[in-house]
Amino acid sequence: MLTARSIAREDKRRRLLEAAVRVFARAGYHGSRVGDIAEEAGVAHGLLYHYFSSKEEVLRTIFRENWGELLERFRAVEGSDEPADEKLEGIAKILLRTWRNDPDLVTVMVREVARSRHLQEEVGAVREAFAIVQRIVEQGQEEGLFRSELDPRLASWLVYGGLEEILTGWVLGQLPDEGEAVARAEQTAIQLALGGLRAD
Amino acid sequence: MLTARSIAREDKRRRLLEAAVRVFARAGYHGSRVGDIAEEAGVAHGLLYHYFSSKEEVLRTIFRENWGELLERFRAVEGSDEPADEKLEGIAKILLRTWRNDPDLVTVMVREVARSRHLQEEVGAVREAFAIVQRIVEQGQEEGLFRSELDPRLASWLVYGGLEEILTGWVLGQLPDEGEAVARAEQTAIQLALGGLRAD
Amino acid sequence: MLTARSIAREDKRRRLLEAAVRVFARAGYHGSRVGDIAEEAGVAHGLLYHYFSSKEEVLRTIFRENWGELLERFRAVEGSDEPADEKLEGIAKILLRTWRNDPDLVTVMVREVARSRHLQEEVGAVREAFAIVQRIVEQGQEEGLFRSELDPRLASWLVYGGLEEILTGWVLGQLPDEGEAVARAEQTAIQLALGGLRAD
Amino acid sequence: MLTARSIAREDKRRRLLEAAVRVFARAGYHGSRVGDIAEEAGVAHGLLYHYFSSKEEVLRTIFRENWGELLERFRAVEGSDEPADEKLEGIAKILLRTWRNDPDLVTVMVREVARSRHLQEEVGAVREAFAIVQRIVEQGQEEGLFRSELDPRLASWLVYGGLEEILTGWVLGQLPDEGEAVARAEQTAIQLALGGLRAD
DNA sequence: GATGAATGAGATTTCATTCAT
DNA sequence: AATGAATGAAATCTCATTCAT
Repeated sequence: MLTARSIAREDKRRRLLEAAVRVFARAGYHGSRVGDIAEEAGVAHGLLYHYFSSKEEVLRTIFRENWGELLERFRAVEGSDEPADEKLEGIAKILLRTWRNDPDLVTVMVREVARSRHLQEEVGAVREAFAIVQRIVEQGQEEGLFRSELDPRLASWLVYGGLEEILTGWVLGQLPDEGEAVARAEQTAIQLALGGLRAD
Repeated sequence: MLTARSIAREDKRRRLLEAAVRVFARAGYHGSRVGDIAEEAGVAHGLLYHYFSSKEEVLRTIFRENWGELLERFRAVEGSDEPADEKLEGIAKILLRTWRNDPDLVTVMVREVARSRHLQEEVGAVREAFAIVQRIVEQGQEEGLFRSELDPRLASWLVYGGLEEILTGWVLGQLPDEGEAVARAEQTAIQLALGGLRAD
Repeated sequence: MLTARSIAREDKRRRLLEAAVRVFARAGYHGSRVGDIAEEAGVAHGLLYHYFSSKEEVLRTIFRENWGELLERFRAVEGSDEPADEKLEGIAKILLRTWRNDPDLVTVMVREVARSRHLQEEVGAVREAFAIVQRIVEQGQEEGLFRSELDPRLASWLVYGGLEEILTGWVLGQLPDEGEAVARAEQTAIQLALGGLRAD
Repeated sequence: MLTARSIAREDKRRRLLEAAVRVFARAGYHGSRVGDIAEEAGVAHGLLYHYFSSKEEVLRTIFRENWGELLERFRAVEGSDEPADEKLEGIAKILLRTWRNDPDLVTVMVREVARSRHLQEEVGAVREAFAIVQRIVEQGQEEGLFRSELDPRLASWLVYGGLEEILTGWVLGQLPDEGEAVARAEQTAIQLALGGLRAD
C-alpha cells in the first residue's frame, strides 16, 4: 500500500541513491565519505544506514538497479524480430546514449563498477549482457549475415569493449561528446563492428 | 656508475615494485597496505619511503615504467615499414601477449590504472598509445587499405577498447586464457578489427 | 482505577520489562539494543520511551521491582519468631530458589546489576538485604546460638557472597542445577554457614 | 635479546596495561574510551593497536597476566606440605591482600571481569582457582580435618564467593578497608570458613 | 640504508533518543 | 498510544606517513 509514509520512505532512499551517484562520479567511491552522500542528499548520515547496510551496499544497489534496467532494454532488443545487424545497432545505441542521459551514472559504472572488486558477486549480471551480444552474433552467423569463422564469444567481448571504451573516453573527457559527436561515435562504432562481423 | 651499493639500491627498489605489482594484483590498490608490499618484498615498511614518496607514487611508478616499455614497442611497430594492417596486427599481438608475460602486471594496469583517478596526470602517456593506433589507421586510409569514411580517432578507441576488454576478460577469469585460447583471441581481434576497417 | 485502558497500558509496560529481562539475560545490557527489547516485546521501539525514560531506566526498574519483592520476603523471614539459624536457612532458600523460578532474572541480577555502575544509586536497597542478614546474625549471637566474636557485618557479607556465588555458578553454567543439585546446594550452603557461625 | 628497543617496547606495553587498569577502574570498561587509556599512558591512541588487537584484548590481557600470577601463588600454597586448614588460610590471605596491593586491579577484576561476558573464554583459568580450593577441601576431608559430608565443589564456591564478596565490599566502598579492618576481615573469613568446614 | 615504534587524521558504523504522523 | 523514520554524537579501529635509533 502506498501510504504517505511509504512514499516518503521511497523518496529518501531514491534521493540517497541519486546523491551517491553524483558524489561517486565527482570524487570516486574511495574518495567519497558516507557523510558526503548524506549531505548531498540533505539528510543525516545515519539515515543512509536505515536504507543500506554499508557504503558498499549503496554502490551495489546503484549497479543492480541501473544495470537491471539496461539489461531489460538489451533483452527487448534481443527479443525483437529484427535481423542481427539491426539488433547490434540497437545495442550500441542503447549503450552509448546512456551517456547523454546520465553522465554521472555512466561515470560511476565505468570507473567504479565495471572492473571493480566491490561487485565481483554481480559479475553474473554483467555476463548476461555479454551473453546477449553473443547470441545476437550467433544469430547473425546463422542468418548468414556474419562471418561464421569468428568465435562469437570473443567477438561479443571485442564489440562490447569498443563501446565501453567510447564511454570511457567521454567519462575521462578525452573524446568530444556534444550531440553531433555522439551521433558520429554511434555511426563509427556500428560501421566498424558490423564491417568486422559481416560476411562478404 | 654501477657501484655495488647502487646495484643493491636498485635491487631493493625493484623488489618493492615487483612486490607491489603482486600485492596490488591480489588485493587491489585500496585493499593493499604499504606494510603488505614491504612484507611481500621482505623489507621493513619504512624503507618503502626511501624509494617512493607515497603509496600512490608506487602505483604511478609501476605504470610509468611499464607503460613506457609498452609504448616503446608500439613505436617500433609504428616506425616499421609494414603496411597498416600488419602494424595493427603487431599492436594487437604486443598488447594481448603481455597477459601471458605478466598477468599480475596486466591485472594492475587494467583494474587499478586504466580508469583510475590516481593517474590522471599520466593520461598523456596513455593518449600516446591511442595516437599511435590512430596514426596507423590514418596511414591505412591513405594507403587505401582502410575505409576513409571512418573517423580514425574513434576507430582507434574502438579497436583499443576491444583489445583491453579481452585482457579484462582474462583478468576477471571470465575468458579462457591457455595458449590456444590466447592465439584464438589474437586472431579474432585482428580479423574483427581489420574486417571492420578494411576498404572493400 | 483499573480501566481497560490502564490495564492495557500496564500490560505493555510489563511485556517490555519481561522482554528486557530475557534480552539482557541473553546478550547483556551493553550487548542489547533498545530495538531488541521492543522486538522481543512485539512493539515498536519508540514505544519503550513512553514507559521508560531510557534504556538504563529499564534496567533500574527491573532491579527495583524485583529486588523489592525479594526484600519483602527477606523481611518476612526476619520478622518471624524463629531462631536465627532457621531464619538464615530461610534466607538461603529464598535466594537460591529464585534461580529455578526465573533464571533470566537471576542472570540479569548477577551479571548486570550486582556490581554494576548503572545502579549505584540503588545501592541502599542492596545494603538493606545485607543489613537483614546482619541483624539475623546479631540475633543469633544474642541468643547464644552464634559465636559472638565474629563481626556480624563481615559475616553477613561472607554468607551472602557464598550464596551469590552459587547463583553465579548456575548463571555461568558451571555448577549443576537440576532439582537434586539445587537441594544439595541449599543444604551445603546452610551447613557451611551455620557450621561457621555456630557457637560450640 | 634485550636491546634498548625491546626494553622500550615492553615498557610502553606495560604502561598501556597499567593505564588501562586505572582507567577501567575509574570509569568501567564500557565507560572508558581507547583514547582515555592512551592519554593516561601518555601515548597516541593508535599505539594501543600496535600492542593489542582491540580494547577487549586489553582487558583480556589484564586478566590473563594478573590472574596467572595469582594462580601461581595459589598453586604454591596447594603444593606446600601444610595441613588443609592452613592452606585455606593461605588462599584467603593471598586473595584478600590483593586489595591493598592494587585496588584498581581488584576493582577491574571484580567489576569488569569476574562475571563479564568479555572473558567467557578465560573461564577455564578461573575454574582452575576453584579447583585448587576444592582439592584443598578434599585434602582436609581425607585428613579428617573437614567434615566429609560436605560436597567439596560446592564448598569451594561458597568459600571463594565469600572472599570475593569482601573484595566487592571494598571495591564498592561499602566495607571499611584500613589495615586494621583488612586484618579483621581476614580473621573473620578464615574463622567462618574453617568453622563451617571443620569436623567436630 | 634499514627498522619498526609511534603518530593522529579520518572514516565507517552503531544506536539511544526524538518526534512527526 | 503507537510507529518507525530521522538524527547525530560517539567510538573503535585503520593505516599512510614520519622519524629516532
